[in-house]
Amino acid sequence: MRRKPGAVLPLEAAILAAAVALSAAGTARFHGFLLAKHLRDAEGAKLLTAHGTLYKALSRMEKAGLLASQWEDPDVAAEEGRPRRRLYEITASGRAALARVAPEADVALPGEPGWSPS
Amino acid sequence: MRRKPGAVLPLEAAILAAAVALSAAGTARFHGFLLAKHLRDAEGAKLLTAHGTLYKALSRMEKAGLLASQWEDPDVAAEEGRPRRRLYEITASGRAALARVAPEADVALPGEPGWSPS
DNA sequence: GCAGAATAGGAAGATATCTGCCCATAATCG
DNA sequence: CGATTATGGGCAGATATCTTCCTATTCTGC
Repeated sequence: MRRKPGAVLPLEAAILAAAVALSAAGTARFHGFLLAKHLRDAEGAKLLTAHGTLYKALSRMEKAGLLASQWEDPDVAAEEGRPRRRLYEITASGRAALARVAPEADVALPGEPGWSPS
Repeated sequence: MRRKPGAVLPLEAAILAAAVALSAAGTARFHGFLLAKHLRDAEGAKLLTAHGTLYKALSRMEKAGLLASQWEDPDVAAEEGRPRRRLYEITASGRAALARVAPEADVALPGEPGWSPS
């Protein structure tokens, strides 16, 4: 679907909300799979089915500046015997976008109490 | 199925034969996935369906000394953007076992012309 | 208001390896 | 020779990410 510049889609809002929730729970950086599980059983469910959809949304959101990512150290992944992860982090711009579309979400914005530099 | 000590099963023989073929073609070290493809469309087909079966056979054969393996450098895998591989190599004992069960296979044994230290 | 363009979402599969579960089969023991 | 026991092979799924193809929706321009 064609998209109005600056618009945040439901899936993207859910991702941002999950990112904020994880961040508040002490997990500032998350990977796609973790997010998928989080969205699957925590959030309203129903959103997000195929993994491809999520990964596409993530890279789209990174391109838009809502998220920032970096690859996990391959040696760490090797030691733990699993594929390596791409670690995402919500940006200030991402928090702002969430606050804009979901004011009820508990988003701490830059300058507000509870905010800390990412 | 319970197994007579020293026996080589059809799947194992096929793996050894494929290993020898790959080795002769210049690929001394191979990984499970490559082997799976090789067995799927080259060898008689029909053998080997599920991947789990193959990986179990490989580790079993390594334990038996027919194969030797080592993990690929995680950084190489990371650079190529794929999961890392476990690289297998046929041992002299593996070549001998193949020659024992399939004399028609073109196995170069230690000491025979065509043999080179692995 | 409708047609056309652009893009999001879903399905499926590639890339690799490994684990658990179940059943069928083969070897051994009595 | 029959019962027991070990184990191999298939199925399914976990772990992660990404790509391609197709369909559905939405935005924009006329």
